[in-house]
Amino acid sequence: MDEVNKQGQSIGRKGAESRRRLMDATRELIAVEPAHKITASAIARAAKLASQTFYLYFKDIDEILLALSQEAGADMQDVHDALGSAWESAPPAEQAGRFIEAFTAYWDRHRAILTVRNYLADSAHPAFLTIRQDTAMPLINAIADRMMAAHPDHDLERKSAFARSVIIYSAIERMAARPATMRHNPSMLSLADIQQAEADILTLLFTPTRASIDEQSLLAAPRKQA
DNA sequence: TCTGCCAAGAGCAGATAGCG
DNA sequence: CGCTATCTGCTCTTGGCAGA
Repeated sequence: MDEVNKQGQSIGRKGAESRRRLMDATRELIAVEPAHKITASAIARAAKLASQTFYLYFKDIDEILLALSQEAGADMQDVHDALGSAWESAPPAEQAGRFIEAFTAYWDRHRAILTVRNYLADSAHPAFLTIRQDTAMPLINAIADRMMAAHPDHDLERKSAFARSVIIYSAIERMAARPATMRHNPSMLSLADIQQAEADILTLLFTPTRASIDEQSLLAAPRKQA
């Protein structure tokens, strides 16, 4: 194995196991406690290791959170697949629904670390900003590509498609980040309602020419008072 | 011999108590 | 209320031991 620990020792089976235990313990801790309250000692304790062992594999808390963020970022194949399948293989509504489903499932799998990642990115932590951008950009571009492909015969500029994609992606991610909060208030929209709305909006953006013309006229129409 | 871990301990920061 | 002393817990380094 090429990887080495902080003492320069190459990491063998047991070392990899300890590193894994530390990461798993961190994931469990951030699911139940605010990230800023978590200490290296607490992580090591939870992993049933001495606190010094933590520093054998990670420089500090940020480094282990970053490792978990990277790991989560690498688990997006389903989401990419949902957007990457052939256009003709299914109607836009089905493709949009598949993407929303995959994206929500991805957040369900990694909610704790993704929430921490976004919090640190919003706090202008460069490494977390980079990793959030690296995972979001391919999806934002893929959504923009689909919009462009659906509007071949009128002038949706790449820049506009990209901007719309940024907005819809941000909204979808924000909603995916807070299903627990929504569950606390039964009078609010259900998770299914939100997901359906997301899929509907994406469908509108992904639907080719005729509907897109309707969309343009809809967007151009004067707004009625609520 | 190498890997992996931990005990010991220094240094530091935040919390708390005591005092004027 | 503000200052100081003390306590407590955390970070991090060094050195050494056990096991494969």
